[in-house]
Amino acid sequence: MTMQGVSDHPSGGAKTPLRRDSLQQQIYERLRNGLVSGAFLPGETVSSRGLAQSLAVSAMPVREALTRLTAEGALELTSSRTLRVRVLTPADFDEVTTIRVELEGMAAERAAGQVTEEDVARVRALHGDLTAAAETADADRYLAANAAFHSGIYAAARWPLLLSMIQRLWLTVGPSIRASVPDHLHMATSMRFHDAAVEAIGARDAEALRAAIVGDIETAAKDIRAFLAEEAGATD
Amino acid sequence: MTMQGVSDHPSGGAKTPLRRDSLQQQIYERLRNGLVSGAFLPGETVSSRGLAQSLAVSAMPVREALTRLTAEGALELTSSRTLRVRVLTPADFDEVTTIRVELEGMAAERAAGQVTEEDVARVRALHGDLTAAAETADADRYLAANAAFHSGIYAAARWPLLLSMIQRLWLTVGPSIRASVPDHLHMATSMRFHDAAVEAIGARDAEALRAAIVGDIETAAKDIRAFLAEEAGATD
DNA sequence: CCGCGCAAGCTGCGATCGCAGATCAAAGAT
DNA sequence: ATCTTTGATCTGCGATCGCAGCTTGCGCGG
Repeated sequence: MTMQGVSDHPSGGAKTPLRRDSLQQQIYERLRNGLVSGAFLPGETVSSRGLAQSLAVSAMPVREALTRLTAEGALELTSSRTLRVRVLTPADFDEVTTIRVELEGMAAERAAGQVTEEDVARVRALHGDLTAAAETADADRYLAANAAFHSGIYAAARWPLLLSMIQRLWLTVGPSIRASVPDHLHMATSMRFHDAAVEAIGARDAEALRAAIVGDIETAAKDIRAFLAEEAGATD
Repeated sequence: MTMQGVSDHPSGGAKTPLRRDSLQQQIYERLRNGLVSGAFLPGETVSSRGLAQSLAVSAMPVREALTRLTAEGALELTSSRTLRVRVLTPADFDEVTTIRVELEGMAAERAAGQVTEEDVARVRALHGDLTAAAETADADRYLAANAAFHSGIYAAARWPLLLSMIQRLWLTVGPSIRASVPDHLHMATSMRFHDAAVEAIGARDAEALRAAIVGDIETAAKDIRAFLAEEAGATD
């Protein structure tokens, strides 16, 4: 039951059940998508056999995908040999945020320096999706669109390693963002930075783009961090 | 035959064949150690069954370790379904180097701000090892000591995620460094930066430590990049 | 003696089975 | 009724087998 809504990769066709590269790769991408898009909450338990059954494959490729996610810090292995979505402490979250500012700032700056017209058009389209999602106030849809928007910008930097490292960080913070977003619904203030980012990338203004991205990250982080601290305060 | 010299984890006892956490974790760490310490060259082919046999385990845990390394960009899958150590293009190398400067600079700066006396002592000891290795001009030993020295500094920042991201980058560049180091033997000029780093960390001087680390990275990168460009020029 | 072709051997990947721990629930003892 | 204990059933992990591609080398035809 936990895997609902993790299905749609924006690219793929409609009904394709599962087939393209290796199974474990597809499963990994699905799960990553779900982690970023809010399909999982921190602390939620995940089992390889359970996932395998709901995906109608054997436990093997699921295991390898989960192993990767665990190694990347998105999942964690409890003392009772149970796998669950990692629960970030406020300190963990601060660390991720600091690195995100550095890496995503770098990607934004570099992207602004070499965007093509196509890149700009693509980012504008993603911005449209994001705006539409924000208006419906559908948290999951908003989170997915937000991730796509940011990745769309960073992709213009054409530094695949940097992009993959950024996406790893999103993997870690995704569930915590998901947990905190229904509270404050900071979408409105966040959209201000998104608008600025679109304008900056259109103008090829590296400094403005970096500022917009960093502002977006830090503004959202402030709310999320407060949520995590409060949650950690409660005995839970 | 390819696994010679990857054996000794500095911590473990002598004869311990393989036992502690999960097998795949141990194998992963061994391989990572080997990649950073110069046991592998770019383009070198690696097979899961072959490794499994030389480690006297089944192919399963080796596969998962290799999968992880592939996902992290240390290995790559050729069109003929063969796994080999990734070959970096000069552009790849530039990307890694830029990110390294940013991340390792950040780690150095933060480390200087909160080193304990024990940290300083530990780094000094590692510096001793490194100096000794440089004097013997044993490339592999030097590379291993160099990695330990840098990690020792970054560990003082006490940001595990940052450390793991840095180590992932080392994984990627390790073999290329190994391929180029016998040429120029830049150990001498590199040791200048290492000396400066030890002094800076002792003085808790964040700016000086960052400068030493960044200088070390960029100076070495200049030589390595030239080597890669030359190698790419040759038809190979 | 040279060149083509087929088969045996590699490769990674997926499925299935078995094992050791840990949890949880139901049954038995006080 | 409450506490204890035990077994059924989870968990992740390792081993083994089978499959589909690709590479390689031996043997056959020219």
